[in-house]
Amino acid sequence: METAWVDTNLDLNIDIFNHRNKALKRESEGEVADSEVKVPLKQETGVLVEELNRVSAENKRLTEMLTVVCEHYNSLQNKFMELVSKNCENEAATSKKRKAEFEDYTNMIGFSGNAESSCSDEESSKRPKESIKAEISRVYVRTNPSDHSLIVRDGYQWRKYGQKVTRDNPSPRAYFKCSFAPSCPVKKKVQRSAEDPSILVATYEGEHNHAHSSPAELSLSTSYNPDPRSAPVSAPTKCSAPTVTLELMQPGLMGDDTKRQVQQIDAPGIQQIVAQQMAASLTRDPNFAAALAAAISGRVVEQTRLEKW
DNA sequence: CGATTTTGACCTGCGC
DNA sequence: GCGCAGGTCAAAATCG
Repeated sequence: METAWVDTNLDLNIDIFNHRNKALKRESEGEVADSEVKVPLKQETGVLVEELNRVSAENKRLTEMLTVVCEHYNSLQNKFMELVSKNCENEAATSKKRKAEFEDYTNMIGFSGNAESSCSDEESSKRPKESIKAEISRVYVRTNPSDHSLIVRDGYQWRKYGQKVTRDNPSPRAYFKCSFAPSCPVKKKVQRSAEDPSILVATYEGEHNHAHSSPAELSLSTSYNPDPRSAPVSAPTKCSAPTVTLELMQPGLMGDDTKRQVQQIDAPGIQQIVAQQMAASLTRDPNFAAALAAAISGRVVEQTRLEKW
């Protein structure tokens, strides 16, 4: 069913460059044929303008696709939050085992810390130390198993100040301090899960006393980040089928104020603005463009979905 | 050359 | 008091 596929190859600038290169090559080689001399320069320009228009249209269409994806994500998140609140109401009736499973699940997809403290007083009484101390939240991030770095990109700037191998886990634990503001007391511990080495467990202590360092990174981060020093240019070259992980609005990754703001954002207009900003940041991100191009050219995306979008 | 990471040494809290 | 484990410090190394 080859005809079912649309030609979704992202030519982007490639054709333009080819055009230019060919023209330059011809010029440099001095092999300008008589017939080519007759080709008016305007026609060449027209072709380029046409190409540019086509690429712009492509870009616009991708932006629209991303907007729709973001909107879908937001609606899914709202539904999930409804489920979370419903589950909290019924919590007294549920068994402890189910509760633990639920919390594991919420942690796994990024809802932790506040979510559990807000709906369970029992939990806070179980862990008096944590509730008395600075706020502690835990975030689970799935990474490429071949990626051995302990980097969890959450949009803040972190300075590593130590690493230690703990008794209960063969993989080392890295200690980070927030380096965006010198007075910021927030610390972060990152360690691979003992059960599943592909999962990074990031434990955050304290609250940021400054604005977010990079809002774009908060809403989007690539899952491959072997070295923060090479970020954000490091394209996902380690894997033949690169993936982009959207860590969209993970409450565990945000400061408390940010979390509250995100929870309050329900108005469709604001959602639209947020979606537009996300789309804008995505289209600016070379990693995302590369991943998207690879995914589409590899024909991973189903034709039916493309037609919907 | 400044910022960041690495890594061994040191400190601290806790259980025995 | 001792030993252990987790957490932090700081000098050296590394990177851009």
